[in-house]
Amino acid sequence: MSNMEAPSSEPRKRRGSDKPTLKQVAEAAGVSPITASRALNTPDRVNKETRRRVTEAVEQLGYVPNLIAGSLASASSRFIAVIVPSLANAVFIEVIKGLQETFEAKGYQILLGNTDYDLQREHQLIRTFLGWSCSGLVIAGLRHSKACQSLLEAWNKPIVEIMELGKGLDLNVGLDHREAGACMARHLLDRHYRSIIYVGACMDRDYRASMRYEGHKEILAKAGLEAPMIELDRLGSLEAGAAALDMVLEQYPRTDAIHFANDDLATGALLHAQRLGLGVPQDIAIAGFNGLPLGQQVTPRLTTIHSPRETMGRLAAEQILRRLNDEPITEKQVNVAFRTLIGEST
Amino acid sequence: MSNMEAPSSEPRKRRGSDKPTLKQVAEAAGVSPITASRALNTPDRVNKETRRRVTEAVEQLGYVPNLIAGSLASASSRFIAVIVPSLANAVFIEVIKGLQETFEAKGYQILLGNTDYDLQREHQLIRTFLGWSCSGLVIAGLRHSKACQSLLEAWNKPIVEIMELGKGLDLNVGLDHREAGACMARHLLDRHYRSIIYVGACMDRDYRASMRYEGHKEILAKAGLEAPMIELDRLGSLEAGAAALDMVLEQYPRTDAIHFANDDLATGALLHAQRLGLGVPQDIAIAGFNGLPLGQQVTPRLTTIHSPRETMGRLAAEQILRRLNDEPITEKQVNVAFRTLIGEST
DNA sequence: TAAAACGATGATAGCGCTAACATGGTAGCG
DNA sequence: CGCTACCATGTTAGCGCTATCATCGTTTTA
Repeated sequence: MSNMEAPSSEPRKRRGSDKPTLKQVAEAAGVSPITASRALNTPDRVNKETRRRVTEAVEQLGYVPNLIAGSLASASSRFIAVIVPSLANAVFIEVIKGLQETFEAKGYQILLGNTDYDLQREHQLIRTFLGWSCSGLVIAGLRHSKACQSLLEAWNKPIVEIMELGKGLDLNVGLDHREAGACMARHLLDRHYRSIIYVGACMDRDYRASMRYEGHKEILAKAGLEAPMIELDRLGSLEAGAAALDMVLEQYPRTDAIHFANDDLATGALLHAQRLGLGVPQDIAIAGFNGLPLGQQVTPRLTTIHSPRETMGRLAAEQILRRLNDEPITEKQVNVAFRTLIGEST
Repeated sequence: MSNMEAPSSEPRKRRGSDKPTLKQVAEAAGVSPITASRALNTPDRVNKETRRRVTEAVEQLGYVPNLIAGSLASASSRFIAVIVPSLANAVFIEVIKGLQETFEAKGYQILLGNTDYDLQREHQLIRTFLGWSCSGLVIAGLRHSKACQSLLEAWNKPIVEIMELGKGLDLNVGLDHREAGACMARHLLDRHYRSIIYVGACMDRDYRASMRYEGHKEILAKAGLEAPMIELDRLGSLEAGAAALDMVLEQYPRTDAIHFANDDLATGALLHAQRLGLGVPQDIAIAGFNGLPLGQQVTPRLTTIHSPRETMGRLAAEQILRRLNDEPITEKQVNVAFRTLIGEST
């Protein structure tokens, strides 16, 4: 063996991927690592020529910054935790869309968590997300488990609780569900309906629907009317709405109007009524909540209350960004207005 | 000053959050940090009593593991990058749902990216996600920019390209769009429609719709028929479908069937036809693609092709997980079957 | 009974990056 | 010319965790 290698008793190295590191970029550019770092992160603090050499080295080596290392060193990731109770519901999807667009434009990455309406799961998710050193948190709802509550109180980063209004942990963007329910009840009374049923779905989980019911009930009570309620054991869908209509017709045959907890249910009932040959609103009036496009395309158009979901997401994101940029927050609580859409279904 | 402090020339410390670290947990439990780490990550490699002491210390201190530090040290995060072209489309939402559920159950966190059908944006997102040391990637579509392609080829982690079938980078889960389009065209011919229009929306971006059109055209050609096509300049929505129907009636008054690129358009047209007093399918037949619940609730029910979206997400996730667990992959390409739903609209 | 195997724990040395401080050069100013 | 101000860059020292190897007693194997 003429070409014997040295015994190589190097202190065994660690795995370490073979990908190029900042150090290598720096060497290739003939600068120190920290200068290379600055050239990439705060370009205007670096001489133009140096910057050029660094970016060139980056290109040439195909360097991709290790964001994990960067986050560890700077003790801050550009993650925003977003926690919603469901992905099956178009409402949350649109909120997420508003969040995503606003945050993405500012270079933040959303970490999406889905609790499936389970507070234990919510706690678990929050623990994990805190572990990722998120810069902020957007969470649906004001009700959390005790452990969760104290975890978040001790966390000194911006938090926005969305969807509903009330006293929360930090910031709050939402709408007044009680008032929305009341609003629709008033409309139904104005139209001279008197036997009005409220139909909800899993209202222990979707407790905002029960807040709307409270508003509804209050208005009917003022008019001296009962406010019977039917609760389905599955979440909103067209099918469930159709089934609900059957239940109402059977249990309360004299009903002249149904106030549904959401548009999916209401639209399902509306289409089902047509299949049954019932006139809407002559035989039965139908109202919903959310203002989904679907309900506005059926004939008759659904009377409903439009909640500005994407806007809510955008506003929530803007609140967080304001905090992160140390800009003043004028209102810790933002009441997004809803809009009553009067269709021909009532 | 009786109580003067020492001059304290400590080597100035770094910011460092005040949150408890593993080291502190270890001290509280009377073990070394590495043992504490093991107690949390690989509990069965630690004595039961030791484990108890560690978990107790964790509880007591309110310790939340710093996942960023862990990922850096172990050179692997439990992130999965998911890249889709749009969040406005229910199809991708359902795919994401399937992915999310499967990955979440195994302790992986999804990083969601939205390209808005922009290949530049896609490349950018991928660079960022690689920087987060993702364990895998799920991406919609087989068409990527050149730079993107080579970036991914050099990346030695599992990749699944979804939605369509074809030769890809690594794994592939999707359906045969050409065949789906052909399938629907055959159905329309079987029903003796002969003046059939295809209506698409932004088919340069939603190029899978144009693959379906290819299949459609081929079948009509075999029957000796023209296959005129109308392309809308906005993506699918109920409103766009209604508008499309008007365009078809104006430009091709003798049309007896419309094959829409998706259910949103088709349902919009169907509802609009009813508003116009047109009989479906007597005056005009309408077919869609996707099999969204919406189309199955209208009367007449929409004839369409059901794509198993959530399943696709689940299968894609399972492929990735199999790779990550070093389990054998039997098929690198998975053809998810579509199902033809014959409604009364054709 | 010696050797090998194993189970539980620890010491050491980074992972790749950036905060904090330090340095040296150039400009501005009276 | 001495002073401060500032710009561009470098040196040092970690961020909080885990891979790797080492240690030491106990158990199994031949």
